[in-house]
Amino acid sequence: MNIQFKKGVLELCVLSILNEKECYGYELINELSNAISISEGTIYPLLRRLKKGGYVTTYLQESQEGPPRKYYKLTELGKETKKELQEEWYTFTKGVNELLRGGEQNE
Amino acid sequence: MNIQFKKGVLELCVLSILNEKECYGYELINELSNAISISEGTIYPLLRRLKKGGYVTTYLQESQEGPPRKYYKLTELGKETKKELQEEWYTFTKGVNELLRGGEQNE
DNA sequence: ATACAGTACCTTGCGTTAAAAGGTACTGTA
DNA sequence: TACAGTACCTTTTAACGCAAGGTACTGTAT
Repeated sequence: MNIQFKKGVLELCVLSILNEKECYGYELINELSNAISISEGTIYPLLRRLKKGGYVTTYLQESQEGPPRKYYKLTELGKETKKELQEEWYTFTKGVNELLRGGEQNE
Repeated sequence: MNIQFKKGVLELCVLSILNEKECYGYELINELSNAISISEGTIYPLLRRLKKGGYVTTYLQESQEGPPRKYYKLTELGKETKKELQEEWYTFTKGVNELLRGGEQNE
């Protein structure tokens, strides 16, 4: 898959998943890799960025299956940003699709 | 506009425009900036990359309105790549859109 | 003559971001 | 005791878009 397509969209995808349910990092990676090929080395820095920016808060929870899990939860800012990014995404893809199809019918 | 969304897609947009007609750089910038905000410092390096990669060929043509124009023309490789990228783009956006809408209806 | 706006090209340096590679530490099974 | 799985994290590399800057020609206004 074209790496460059993912840039910036991943953040929106993560925000969108977290908007549905609170997840821990490892879980997010599994969720995402169903739709988009993704690696750990991408998600953890991304989650750090989101936390640093105040888009998510975190809390630890013990697990029987390994080390404690760090759950991520959207803040209000995170929810607003998700909406905005989603709108931008739709607008952007619409623009691109029009451009791509532009030459197919009319000149 | 979110810069990150553009990454990689710009290349597809340029290939798509060139697939319709041969353009010079300055003309491309004007074409693109109708659909996507774009700057000169982005297009010229991109065009260099495309030429270096064998996706386009160039030829100079004099102009009465200023310096000679460098026209860009897709090669066969460029045309094939355009098709492939376009397919990838549709597949990718479909995946993302499903993910984005995933939580809205079913769990 | 001189200054400026427009056309048209180009480069350098910066910041962001995805990925590969590597590391830590716990649990359970062979 | 060794390994697979879970779960976290960091460092380094590469790619890309952009702002800022530079060159050079044409035409128009001062």
